[in-house]
Amino acid sequence: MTVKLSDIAQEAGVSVMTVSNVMNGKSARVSKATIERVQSIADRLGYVPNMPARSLAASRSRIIAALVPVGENNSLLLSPHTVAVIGGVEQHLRHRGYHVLLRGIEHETDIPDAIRGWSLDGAILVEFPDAVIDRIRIDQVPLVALDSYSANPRTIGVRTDDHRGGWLAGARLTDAGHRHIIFARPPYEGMGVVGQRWEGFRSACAAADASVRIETEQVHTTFEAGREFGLRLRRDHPEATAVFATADVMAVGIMAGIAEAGGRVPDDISVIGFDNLDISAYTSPGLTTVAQDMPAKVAEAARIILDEIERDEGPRAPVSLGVALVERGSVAAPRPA
Amino acid sequence: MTVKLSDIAQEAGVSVMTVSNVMNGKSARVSKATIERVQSIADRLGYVPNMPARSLAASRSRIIAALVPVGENNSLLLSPHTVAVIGGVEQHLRHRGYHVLLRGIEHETDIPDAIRGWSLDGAILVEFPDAVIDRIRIDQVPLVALDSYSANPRTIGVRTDDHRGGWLAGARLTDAGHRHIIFARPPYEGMGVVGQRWEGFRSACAAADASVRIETEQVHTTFEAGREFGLRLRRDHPEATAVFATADVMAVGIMAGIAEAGGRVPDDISVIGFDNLDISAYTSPGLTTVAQDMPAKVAEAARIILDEIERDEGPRAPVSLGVALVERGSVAAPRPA
DNA sequence: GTGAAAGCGCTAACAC
DNA sequence: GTGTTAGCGCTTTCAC
Repeated sequence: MTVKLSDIAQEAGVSVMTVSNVMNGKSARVSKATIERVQSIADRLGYVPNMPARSLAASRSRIIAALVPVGENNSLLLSPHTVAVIGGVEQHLRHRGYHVLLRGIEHETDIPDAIRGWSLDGAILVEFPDAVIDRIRIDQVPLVALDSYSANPRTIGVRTDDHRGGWLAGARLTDAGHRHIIFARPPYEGMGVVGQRWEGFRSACAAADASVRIETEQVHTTFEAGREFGLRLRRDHPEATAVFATADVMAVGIMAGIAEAGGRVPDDISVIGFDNLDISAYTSPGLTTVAQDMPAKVAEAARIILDEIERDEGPRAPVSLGVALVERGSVAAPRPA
Repeated sequence: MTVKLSDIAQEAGVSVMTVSNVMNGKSARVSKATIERVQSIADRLGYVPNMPARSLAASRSRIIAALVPVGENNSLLLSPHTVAVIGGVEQHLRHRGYHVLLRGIEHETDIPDAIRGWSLDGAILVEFPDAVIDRIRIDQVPLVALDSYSANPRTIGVRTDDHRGGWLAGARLTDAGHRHIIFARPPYEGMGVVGQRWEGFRSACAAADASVRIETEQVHTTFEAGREFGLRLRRDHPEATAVFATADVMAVGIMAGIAEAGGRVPDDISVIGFDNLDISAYTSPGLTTVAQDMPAKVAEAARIILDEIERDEGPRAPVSLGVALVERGSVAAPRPA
């Protein structure tokens, strides 16, 4: 059978409680000599704590869930961006002794059950629409909502400074001289992220020149949807000279569509994206884009949730992380009229 | 407090065991009337099973781990391909009532502890080198090794038919007339996957024409490494007319490097990849590549592990899934000599 | 600094 | 068909 605390206790001639205290690093309660003796026996026997038993007794599991919405095809909506976040968070949590339960959410009503059933210590809600976050009613368990602008006090938002990102894009294009720009954004978006980018973008354009004309197009956040838009761009918006797309996948698709229709980027049309995904370096020209500070985002999410769990700190303010413009060549001066 | 079995039992006027049987669908042991009564009370009270308690008592957790090697930077090695696998597996397992624990593995010695600690019902080992899989010594717990050719009888390999995939690539290039081809593969590869692709590729070339010349280049599986190779391709291999890269990311990088160095794909050099990632459709020309049947791979991995858990079937044979060539325009006849 | 008692919520095994 | 008994391996609480 597997080694348990009582096996070690017997061999060391101490009580189970003492062994438990040693294993949990409660060194204040045990003498140094005992600690070493117990530790060495545990190592020799190859003791591995039984997590379910620990969770049951302590009603905390050292598990943090990564909850991700599932799409229409019922599989996880894992964008490259989401993946980087989850992978990074797992690393931070693992080093602090926590585990990550990856769970797709079909109906938002599954969220509370998922959390209660496992006595989760916390959860990271990845890219849910703000409206869903708004409706969450769970106390006691720290909840970090990534990329959310929900005002729900039970959740802590961690996101990029999308407003400033939008502003950078707008400033870059207007500085280059563009006065007729397409804002390409996903349809049916209940997420504050896009709204923030829009506000920032619009202010930058307005600040540059009151006469800047912006047209909004609804384009899904996929390469294919972007490509289709790129194909009809010149026909539908003959006077536009630049596009700001709210996501790199879409922007890369738009560039492909433009090229396929015989246009040139950036000579005929400038394109600017958002996210700074790997793929934005794969195109030619490379995609000029607004970079999110992913490592910081991940570290913040992990730090906040661990602080809440271990220090039981009070409600925290949401966090917005820095952005930066990355030049790669898809933006130039507008073509002569 | 939270609702537990005894609350329901009391309200329904039955024993805890009866409620437990109802909640676990052991309908053979309970009368229909009781089932309905208990069920409705449970629903009304909002009962959620306590998983740690269940795991402790039953010594099975309904958790399956997805174990992933961590890289030098200590974060999860999540290639787009890996991500698709994990996301798909999660979906299958969730629908069968299981949960996925995502865990990065720094040292291979962590694998047994991870499994024992949580009373895991099974584990999926994602893209570990064959040598690591070979050394695993865990009984009782079903282990699926993705993309492994290890002969370890304690694990079940699920992978693509890499040999045939390599063969398809070789046949496509030689059929087009190429007689001097570069095989670009990752260095220090302890994985059978690459070896299989190589064998298949070589046989196809040999079958086509004994005079086909193959040169092997070691290139990391990244866009950047591919690009660097593409840049020096013409200088280092002036007579080569085609490249077979063992991964799409690398192939896309190679295409970018070739273009940057002033070459044209496919007019000067043909390129063929492996994986059929999304990005292989983003380039122009698109990347001709060997497609893996991802949905089948995922479904097989999930099916095998669940079968082993629930039906406790004996040792199973490894599974290889189909491949298909996807034409996108990066292969043409060799340039005139 | 150490230990004894009690119990976390559930299920396996068997009795009725 | 339903109930009883026992215990999974650990932590909490409180006594010494």
